[in-house]
Amino acid sequence: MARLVAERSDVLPLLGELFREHGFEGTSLALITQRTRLGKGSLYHFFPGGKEEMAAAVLADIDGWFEREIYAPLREGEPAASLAAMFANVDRYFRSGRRSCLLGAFALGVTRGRFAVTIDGYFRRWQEALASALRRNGHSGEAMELAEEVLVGIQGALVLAHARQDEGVFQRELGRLRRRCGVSVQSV
Amino acid sequence: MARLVAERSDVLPLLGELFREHGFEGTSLALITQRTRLGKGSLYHFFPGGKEEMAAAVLADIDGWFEREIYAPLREGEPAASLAAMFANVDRYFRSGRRSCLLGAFALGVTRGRFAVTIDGYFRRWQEALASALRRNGHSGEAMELAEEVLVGIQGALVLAHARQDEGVFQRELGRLRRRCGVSVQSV
DNA sequence: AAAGCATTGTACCAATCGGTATAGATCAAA
DNA sequence: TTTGATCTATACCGATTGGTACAATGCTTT
Repeated sequence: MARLVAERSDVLPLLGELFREHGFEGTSLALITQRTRLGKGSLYHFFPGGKEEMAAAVLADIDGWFEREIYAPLREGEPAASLAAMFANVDRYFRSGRRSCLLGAFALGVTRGRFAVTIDGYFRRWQEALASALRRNGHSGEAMELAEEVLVGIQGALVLAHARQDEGVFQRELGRLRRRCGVSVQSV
Repeated sequence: MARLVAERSDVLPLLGELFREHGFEGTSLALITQRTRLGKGSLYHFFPGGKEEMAAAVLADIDGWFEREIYAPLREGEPAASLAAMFANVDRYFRSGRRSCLLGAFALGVTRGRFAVTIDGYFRRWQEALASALRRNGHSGEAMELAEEVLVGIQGALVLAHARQDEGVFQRELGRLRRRCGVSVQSV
């Protein structure tokens, strides 16, 4: 039979969008086979654990991307530059608020229980890495609190941007957060 | 047959919690009959439109509560007092972040489409009412922007509080928002 | 070219899905 | 006490659910 796409990593982004749009329980295998153009055979070949393994793989993929592109630079790179890069990457990743945060969406309902460790770690490591950069960028005392404020702002902006169907919400909030962190827009 | 609870309004809070926990697609009729102790007969008697009507009724109920307890006072009441009352009511309603915002959760996925008008109106009217109170409380120029910031902060705090399973996130964010709005904690 | 693993489509499964139909039970008003 | 509306429980419907089984095909290695 035809061997077409067939890289496990190729389908992860498609699965991610599905889970974002329909949630874990709402994403049916029928939906998945349609979108990925993969039969159940292929699907269960790549993900023997079924839907749960698919979602876990997607979350790990996302977590890995953030770790590589955002957290590590914040921890180890030049603070001002990595802070600016974070905001730019966040804006790009969430497509100015048109895309939602899968981990945030899962966190709100019972789905959180299945992936609690991943979800908690994603936000905890983000906050710690961000606080580390802020501390080295002139916010010694309130770094953890300011970092929390930034994560809250991003997640809230995603919710509100979707609710109002307005990218401006996300852009404005990113602007405010940048200012609060002392990140000039030019240095992006 | 036994006529037990049988007030349409009695089951709305139960339905609300179910939709919060499982999302619209994830909330099955089996789940609903268990939690409400109502058979399908009763359910379809109260809500001939099925699941969709149940969710719509829940959303309208929530929207009505916010309109009555929060938006109207913000628009028509004494600004400082109604602002303080808003934060207190929000804290109580969302149980310090342990409860999630159904409208925010629906907004993130495809479910938004079904209830777009309600979801958009809920946040729009909240922002406008809040801006009205802020304007009369010494934030004439940036009232709409500050109001947006408050809604973003609340929604984001709900997401993060669930993700980290930490009520402190919600409490701290409410504190920050109160300060930004010039609401003293004592005046609650 | 033969073998053997990797990949794929399809048929199938029991369970559950949202929804309908309907008969039995309860109650207020006449 | 009868009547009619309201409420409730249950059986049932076709469709879909997540998942399994397996045979057919591709590709790589020998």
